[in-house]
Amino acid sequence: MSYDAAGYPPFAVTVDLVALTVRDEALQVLLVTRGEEPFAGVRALPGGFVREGEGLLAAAERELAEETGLHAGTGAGRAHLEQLATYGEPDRDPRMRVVSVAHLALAPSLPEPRPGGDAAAAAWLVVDEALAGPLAFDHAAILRDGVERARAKLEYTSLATAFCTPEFTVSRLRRVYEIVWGTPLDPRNFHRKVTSTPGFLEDTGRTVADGPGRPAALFRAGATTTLHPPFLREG
Amino acid sequence: MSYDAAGYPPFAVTVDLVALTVRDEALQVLLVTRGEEPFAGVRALPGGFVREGEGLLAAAERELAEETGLHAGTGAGRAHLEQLATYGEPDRDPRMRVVSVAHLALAPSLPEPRPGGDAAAAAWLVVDEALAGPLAFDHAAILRDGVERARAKLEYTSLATAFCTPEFTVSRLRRVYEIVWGTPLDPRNFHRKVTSTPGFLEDTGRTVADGPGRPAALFRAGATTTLHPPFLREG
DNA sequence: ATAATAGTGTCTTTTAGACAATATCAC
DNA sequence: GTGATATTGTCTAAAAGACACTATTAT
Repeated sequence: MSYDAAGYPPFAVTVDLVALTVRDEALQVLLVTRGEEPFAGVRALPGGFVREGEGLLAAAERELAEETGLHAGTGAGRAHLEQLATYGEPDRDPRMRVVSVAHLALAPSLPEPRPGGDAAAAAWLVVDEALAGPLAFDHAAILRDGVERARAKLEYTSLATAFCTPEFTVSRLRRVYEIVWGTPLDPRNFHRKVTSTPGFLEDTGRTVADGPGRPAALFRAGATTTLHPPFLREG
Repeated sequence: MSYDAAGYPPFAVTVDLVALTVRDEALQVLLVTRGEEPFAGVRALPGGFVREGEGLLAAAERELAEETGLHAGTGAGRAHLEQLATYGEPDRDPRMRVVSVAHLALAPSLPEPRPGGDAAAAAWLVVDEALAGPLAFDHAAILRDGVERARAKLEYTSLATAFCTPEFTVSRLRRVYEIVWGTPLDPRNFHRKVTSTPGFLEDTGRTVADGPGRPAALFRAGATTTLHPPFLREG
């Protein structure tokens, strides 16, 4: 980095959030409806300016909490949060030069955001429908990148558990994979695979019955974060 | 994105480059020696301000060309270039608020940068030695992230060919894997694996002799970019 | 009993890894 | 020839995928 002493062009820096969840048997994303121009009335990813003295991840964490009440981390009431990518084409915002550091948040199914205050226009949308309609700025590309990142990371990490409540069944975890990937998986092979990967799942010793059928064992996410060997989507 | 009309804090935005190559049987990184404070005389990743009206990838491409003469893309005289991650802790630069969008560049072995002009202080360093000595700002963390990204991507993409000249032998490709991963690989199993992955390698029909031993077949990179199934570093 | 879901076992095909054997060069 | 590297082939162990079968619940 060699600085030109004084003269450097000023930028606005924002964080945008691709917040994904599995709700109602579908992959959904949190979107707000813009109240101002440009793109007034059009859906957009939630986001906002990074403040002075605030780090990028901290800004994303603040936005996440403001929109969903969730905090970063693992466990109850927490979401997985990671940096996704940065978008800075010169014309992406017609008003000024804005660089947006997009973050990816994955959370278990959440209730509809409370209608009131800042989050008035926030809602969960099925991802495919969100991508079919118009999105403000370059948010369609950002959303696509976020979904693709999530799909890819299910293959080689234990990230799918971020879409589950702290305790969950193997079926629930399988549904997450099936919904995010859009592919059916063999329940028996899936069960053998996840339970035989050391450190992936931790047995609570308890079971839950949900409708007819044998009650399922309850698991917690284990310590392992990377899967060796990975799960694969295609042969 | 909801803008606060006028008041947003101004940032400087830079691109930093983690330019990696395989030279002299080692993974090497391009570093410059800083001429000014802070960190005068300390090594740093090459980089600079993003200009007005210039995209992030374009800025990285410009920096890459300035420092190495390489352009982005595939083929002769070209390097693979992708965005790595963005670093924006408030105190990462003592002078002002700087957000750096780091990029990863992978190139075949290159000659020493010409000593003269801006690149006066640029040189290829073995990565392990670079990480052992001090690096300016948070560049040690950026370099570590870049190396880890490169190592990971060799597993599930054909990116290793970016470290090779346009035409190369299977041995050369294997040496790339061995050097980047730091693990020896069985030449026979490696050969079978890469030649049997459809679209990975394209046979030129020609061979080259290098020292004693049977001449090796010359290949080009094929059209496939993602490897299914991936190569794995560990069992 | 019947239907539904959970979980185990078994078999086949594919792939990874170890390593023998052959091919083609420099010397 | 000898030594070096390239390439093919063979064998074994591990993993993936298909699917029969048992277990435990609601109705």
